[in-house]
Amino acid sequence: MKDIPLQLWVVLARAFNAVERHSRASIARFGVGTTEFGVLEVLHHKGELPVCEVQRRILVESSSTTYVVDKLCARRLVRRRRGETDRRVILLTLTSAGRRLIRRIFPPHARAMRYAVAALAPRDQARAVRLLRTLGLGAAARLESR
Amino acid sequence: MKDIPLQLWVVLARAFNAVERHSRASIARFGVGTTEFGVLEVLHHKGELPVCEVQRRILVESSSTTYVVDKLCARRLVRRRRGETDRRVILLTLTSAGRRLIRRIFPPHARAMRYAVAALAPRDQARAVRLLRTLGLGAAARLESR
DNA sequence: TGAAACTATCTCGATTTCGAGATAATCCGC
DNA sequence: GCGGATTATCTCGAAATCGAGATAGTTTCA
Repeated sequence: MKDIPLQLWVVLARAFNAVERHSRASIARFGVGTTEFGVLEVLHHKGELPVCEVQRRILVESSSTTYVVDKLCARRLVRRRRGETDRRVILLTLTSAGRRLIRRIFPPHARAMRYAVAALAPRDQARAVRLLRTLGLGAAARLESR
Repeated sequence: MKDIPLQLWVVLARAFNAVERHSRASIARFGVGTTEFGVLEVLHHKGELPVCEVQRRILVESSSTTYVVDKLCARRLVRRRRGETDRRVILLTLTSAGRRLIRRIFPPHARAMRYAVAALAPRDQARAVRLLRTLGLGAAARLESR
């Protein structure tokens, strides 16, 4: 096998899959799925955000975002609010229950991630971050121009 | 942001997502999804294989594997055959139509992957392969031991 | 040998995600 | 300030994936 791009795609998929399982396992016992966690996390770190902004960050389609936000609202973890300056947007915020939950989930999740990637020494983790950032941004840019 | 493991997880997910879109786009016009393509590809490269062996390589659960193989069999791209030495296993092979199809899909797919990862110079692609292989194997190993 | 543990595959129902398209609000160029 | 393009969100039905568990065959070893 000499085709590096194909090899890169394979190991990228495998690494993503394995690390994602660690992530899922660390949050599943709180009754929260990967995508729901993504919403809680971004709202926790950025504060109130429009749905579209959240969507961009959690890597699912808009219809799936609606679905996930519906569930979080039903569980009273997130609240919807109509935007005032731009009345197309719906702004999302954590409720206090949502804030409590994410604060409880986050520390073990960060530990799980540290453990998941510990096969790489810190220096190599930093290298991987740089390479993957370039790769991801480049691939994303090339998507649009096609 | 100083937490490298979390950063690594984010850029890994983003890179995977962006590259996967390239992959999907390159095979979707043949009416084949990512998982179906995985089955065709592995059978193309390895020849006849048991379902469980295919499953290990395409990163989905066994029930999903059954579902995907069902569809490929319905389209007469793959054939099931009962194993002889071990009668639990079902062996999968490409039909000649399946072989024809994968041979038609593969070259543009390889090109798409080359293009998708072209933001990294060949030398950095090779570095990324090494790092991701270590990361993936390490994370997978750490899954079991938990 | 025979029972218990393990492995391979499949079934079934539920969950998650997608894609196309509807609706409403905003932006832009003239 | 009008009309067409764009953007934000949501609805709906279909497709993909999962998880638990059923079934059948195999391995292990007391």
